[in-house]
Amino acid sequence: MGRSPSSSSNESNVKKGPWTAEEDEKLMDYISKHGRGTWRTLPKHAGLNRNGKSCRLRWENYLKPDIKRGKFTQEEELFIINLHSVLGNKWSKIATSLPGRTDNEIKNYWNTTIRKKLLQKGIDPETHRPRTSLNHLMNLFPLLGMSNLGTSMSSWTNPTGLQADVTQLAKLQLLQNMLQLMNNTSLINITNPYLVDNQILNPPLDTFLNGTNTLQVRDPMLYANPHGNNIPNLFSQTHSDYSLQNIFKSGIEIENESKYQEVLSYTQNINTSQQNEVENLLPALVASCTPRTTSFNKMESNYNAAQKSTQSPFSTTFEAWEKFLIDDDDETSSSYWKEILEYVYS
DNA sequence: AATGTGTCCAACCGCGCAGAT
DNA sequence: TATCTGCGCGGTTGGACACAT
Repeated sequence: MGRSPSSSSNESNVKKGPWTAEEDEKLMDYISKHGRGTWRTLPKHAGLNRNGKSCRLRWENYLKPDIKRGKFTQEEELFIINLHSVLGNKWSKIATSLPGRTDNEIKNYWNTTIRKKLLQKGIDPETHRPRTSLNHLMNLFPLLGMSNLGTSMSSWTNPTGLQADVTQLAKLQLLQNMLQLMNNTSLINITNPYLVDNQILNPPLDTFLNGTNTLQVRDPMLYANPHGNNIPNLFSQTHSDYSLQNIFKSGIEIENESKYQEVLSYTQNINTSQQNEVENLLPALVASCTPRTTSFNKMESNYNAAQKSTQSPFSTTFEAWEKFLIDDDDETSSSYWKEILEYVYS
């Protein structure tokens, strides 16, 4: 059953490597006269000692008449970054939104240029989240390990110590929850790395990424809140279309309004489902890790209570965490949790 | 001038899917 | 239903070039 085997030439004898001008000429000439047909038979008919795949690639990526050559514009770069934040490495899908650009070209541009730019800005090109804060937090784990070592050892022989360890474990779990929550939140709210390029638009975030010591710098979650109020984004829900709208509201010159509308509606339409998809892919750090656990409700409540006072957002956030995490009865525990919190907010 | 290193990008490779048989 | 082809996709490679030492 199945199709009859192809009668094409022996593939092991076909030419590989760069195309010559003569080969290009033959391919273009054939397609202009006869159309594309099937790629498998095309090389034979066109008098080319290439396989169909190679012909297709050469045509699609180089010879096709509507291909736009030359440098990517700022506008195109923006489109790529935003679509990539939604679609990931779906280069062909991204390419369909950028007429004249091929998936291969976009992929190369991403890998050689955009990727590096994002990394330089401290943005993870895969997740579109700030790398700095996460890496910073990940450094906490050795600290936790060191701090727990003493109590862990004693707990094996001491029932009281065992209970203490359960508390430690709970706190560790909470810290892990915190990490994941911050991780998710940053995905939502600092999803547009291009903003970092615009000093006027977004100086505090840039400052944050450079590690300078200002209010906004020390509380990236607060800063990232798109509504500009003082409620920390630590507990906020998704703002799926925020980043894209913000770019265009920000005074960046847009040459092609219709193209903007096209991408805007495109990303808005697919953002929700893609967002869910992305979030589902994130591995849970712990089994029961949801943003609104009792622990976090308590934390949020503490924060909101503190928020009503006239204290600065940074100090209240810090203090709320401190109040929740630090056990007054245990000075050793208190000291390292204090240390951790100071580390998180430094 | 020679050599080393980094960057860019065209082209290749392997895989998976849809459709034909 | 199984098998095969055709095609498209994403990841990777390797050669050409630029720049540094």
